[in-house]
Amino acid sequence: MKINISITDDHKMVLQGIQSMLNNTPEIKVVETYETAQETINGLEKQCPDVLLLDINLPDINGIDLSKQLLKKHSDLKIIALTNFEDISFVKRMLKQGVHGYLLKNTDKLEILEALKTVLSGELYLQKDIQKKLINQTPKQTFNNGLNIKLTRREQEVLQAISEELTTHEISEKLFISPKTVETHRSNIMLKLGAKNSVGMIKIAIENDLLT
Amino acid sequence: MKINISITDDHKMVLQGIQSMLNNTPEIKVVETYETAQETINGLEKQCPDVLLLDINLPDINGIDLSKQLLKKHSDLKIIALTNFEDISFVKRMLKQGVHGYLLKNTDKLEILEALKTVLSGELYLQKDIQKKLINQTPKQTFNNGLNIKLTRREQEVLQAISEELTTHEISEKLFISPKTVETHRSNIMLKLGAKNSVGMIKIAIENDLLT
DNA sequence: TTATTTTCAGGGGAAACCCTTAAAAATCCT
DNA sequence: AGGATTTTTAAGGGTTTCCCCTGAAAATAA
Repeated sequence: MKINISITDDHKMVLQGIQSMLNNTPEIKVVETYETAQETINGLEKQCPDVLLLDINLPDINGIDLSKQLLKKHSDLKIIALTNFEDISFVKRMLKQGVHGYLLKNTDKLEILEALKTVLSGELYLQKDIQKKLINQTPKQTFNNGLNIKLTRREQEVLQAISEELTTHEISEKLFISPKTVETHRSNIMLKLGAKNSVGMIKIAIENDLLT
Repeated sequence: MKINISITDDHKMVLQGIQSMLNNTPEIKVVETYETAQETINGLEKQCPDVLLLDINLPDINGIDLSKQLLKKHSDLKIIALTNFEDISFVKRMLKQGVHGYLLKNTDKLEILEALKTVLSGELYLQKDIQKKLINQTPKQTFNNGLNIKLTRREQEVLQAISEELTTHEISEKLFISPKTVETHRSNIMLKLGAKNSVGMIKIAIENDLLT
C-alpha cells in the first residue's frame, strides 16, 4: 500500500519541488496538488489523501482556520503544516488545531519522509529546531505575540465582558471605569491576541480558553 | 451521607419556597443560597455543593455562560437549571453546556427529589413535558429562535467570512455582492442566532459548530 | 404559484477602532 | 525604603465599521 499524499501551496515552484522530490520515492504517491484553500477544500471532498502537506500562508484562508476545517471534515487525514514561518506562537496554535506536523520549507527529502512516517504512525512531527524553541520557551520570552497570552487582571475582565456582548459603555458602568479606559483595554487585548477586531478576539479567546 | 445542595435565584420567594420544600427532607441539606451570579461564583469557591439549583434568568450573567463557567471550575458539580422558560432552544443550549437537568419552576417536591437523585446518579433529568417537546421537534417548528439553527447557504458564507475577521466591505468583495446585502445577511444571522452583536454571533456559532 | 432566498438601497445613530499622550497606582526589585 | 516596571486609568479627536429600520425587486425552490 502506497502512502497517498496531496500538497497545497500557492507557489507553483514549491509545489513542483516537493513533488519531484517525492515522485521518485516508490512508497509515496502524490495524488493531487492544490494552489488555494478553496481548491483544497473541494478537492479533498472527492479525493482524500492520507497526508496533506499544507502551506499555511495561503491567500484566501489562513492556515489555522483551514486546517481546523479540513480536520473536522476528514478525521483520518493527517496534516503537516508547511511554512517559512518560524513563529513559535503560530506553531502552538496550529498544533492546538490538531495539526500533526510542522515543517519549515527548507526541508530535504529525508526529513519529509521522516515526517510522513511519523504522522502516519499517529505521532506528532516537529523539526529539531522547532522542538528546541518550544522547549526553550521560558514563559518570559513570549511577550506580545501569539500564544502564551498573558492578559492582566483587568484585561481579562474586559475580555470577559466583551464576550458577554456588552458594549464599551456598559462595560465601563459594570467595572466603574471610563469608557475610554475600556477602549484602551480592548485595544491592548486585541494587540496581545493579534486580533483584527472583537470577533477575532473572541475566537482566539475561546480557542485558548481565556474565557472563564 | 446527606446530599448537599445550593440554590441560586434572584427572587427571594422562590429561594424560600424551594428551601422550605427541601428542608424537612432528611436526605437533603441546603447549604447555601445565592441571589446573583457573582455571589454564586464566589460562594462555590468556598463551598461547593453536590448539586446547584440554578435559576437561569439572573440579572448579572446569563444562565448559559454562568453554568458553563461554574462547570469548568467545578467539574464534579451537578447543575439543574431552574426556569419558567419553556423555550426548547434554550433547553438545548443549556444541555450543550453540560447542565444535568432542567426544571420548570412550577415543580413539586417529589419532582425535585426525583431530579436530584437522577442527576446525582450521573443521568440527565428532564421533565416529562420538556422531554415531549424535545422529541416532537420536527426540524420545521423551530424557525428563528435559538438552536436548531438553519442558516441559508449564503448566510453560512457570510458568517464564515465574519468569523475570519473580514469587514462588511471585504466580504462584499469576496462574495461579489453589495455591502448592503452583506449587512442584511449579517443582521438576519444575528436574528436567527439571537445574538446582540457580531461577538455574540461568533460565540454562538462556535458553540453550535456552525463554522466549517 | 406561493414561499423562501438573495439581492440591494437610503438614511441614521451607535459602537468600534486607531493613534497619541500621559498621569496615577500598584507591583516588583535589590 | 526607593527607584524601576507594569498596570490601570483617562482624554482628545478622528475614521471606520457595525447595527437598525424600512421597503422592495429578482432569483430559486417547493
